[in-house]
Amino acid sequence: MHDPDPFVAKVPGIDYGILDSLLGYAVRRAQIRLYEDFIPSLAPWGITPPRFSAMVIVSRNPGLKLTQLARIMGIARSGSVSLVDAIEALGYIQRLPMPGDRRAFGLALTAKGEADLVAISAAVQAHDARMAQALTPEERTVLRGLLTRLSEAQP
Amino acid sequence: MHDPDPFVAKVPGIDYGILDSLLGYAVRRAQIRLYEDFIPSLAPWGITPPRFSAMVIVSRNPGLKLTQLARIMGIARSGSVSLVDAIEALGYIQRLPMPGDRRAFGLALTAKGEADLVAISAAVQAHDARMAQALTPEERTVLRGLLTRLSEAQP
DNA sequence: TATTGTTATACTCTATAACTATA
DNA sequence: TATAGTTATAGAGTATAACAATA
Repeated sequence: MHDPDPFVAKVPGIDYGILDSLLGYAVRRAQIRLYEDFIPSLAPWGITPPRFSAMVIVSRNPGLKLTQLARIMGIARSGSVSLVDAIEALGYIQRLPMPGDRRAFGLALTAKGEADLVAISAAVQAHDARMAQALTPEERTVLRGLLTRLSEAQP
Repeated sequence: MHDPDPFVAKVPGIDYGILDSLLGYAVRRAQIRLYEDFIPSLAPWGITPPRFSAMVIVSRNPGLKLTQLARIMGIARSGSVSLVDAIEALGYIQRLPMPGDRRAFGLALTAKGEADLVAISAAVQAHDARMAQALTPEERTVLRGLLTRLSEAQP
């Protein structure tokens, strides 16, 4: 037998109780659905969501240290090491010596990384547009704005 | 040294490029922020987001089979086995024999599971309300609605 | 044959803690 | 002392594939 049918956010006949009233569960549902479409779309390059984020951020901000990348992405320093290792194994990123600080490296995409990022970004954009089809352009803007404010919430 | 400063969704001076225009990255940012507050809030019970979802769903729909739980949660059958194992180890869930089908089990919370779920749900609700403070009640409703439609997107 | 639960296996992502080399 | 990167280790969470028992 083979398992993974497409995700059904609300299975008919199932009582989701409190889950239906939580913002967090709504975010989780959307995340599951997005992930399900993202992975096969980017499989040709071996790119996952965190790898894509890291590539874009390094591409637009060359010279970042691993510590800075970790902070920007909200992960631990050790996480940025394995993340960069994985992208390096794909031939997309490199650690360059930092003049003036022999402890640190400046991150940069390789030529291949910059080149493939064009196609990868197009695939991500196509994926995002496919998912966003469910909403009008105005709704997409509203949704992004509300999510951004939620992600800046101070408890 | 110790790593995990609070997540900053948009670090000043950093160019996020295409990420700022993607719905998927907005969802990801919100998810990181929510997770960061969820985990310590529920640590006293050893409850994580998927464990909470499973407990609520089983509580409201007793007698579900593991296969059904997997489908509802959008995970593989083998995932529902380890998920139920983990919740069982906390003393919160049980597999009951199903009359009429000796292959299957009907899932149900234990008495302790139902009792603790009350406090757990209160903690989750407090967490969710804390995060939702960033939005007006109307905005929360709009956000939940848009996310739900996104999670039902048909590519 | 098909389904149910399970196990085996593997990979990603994440964390904490300790180490090293530099600053 | 503090910082940058790294390693060791661990635990979730997820997946695929194969298996035994049962339908």
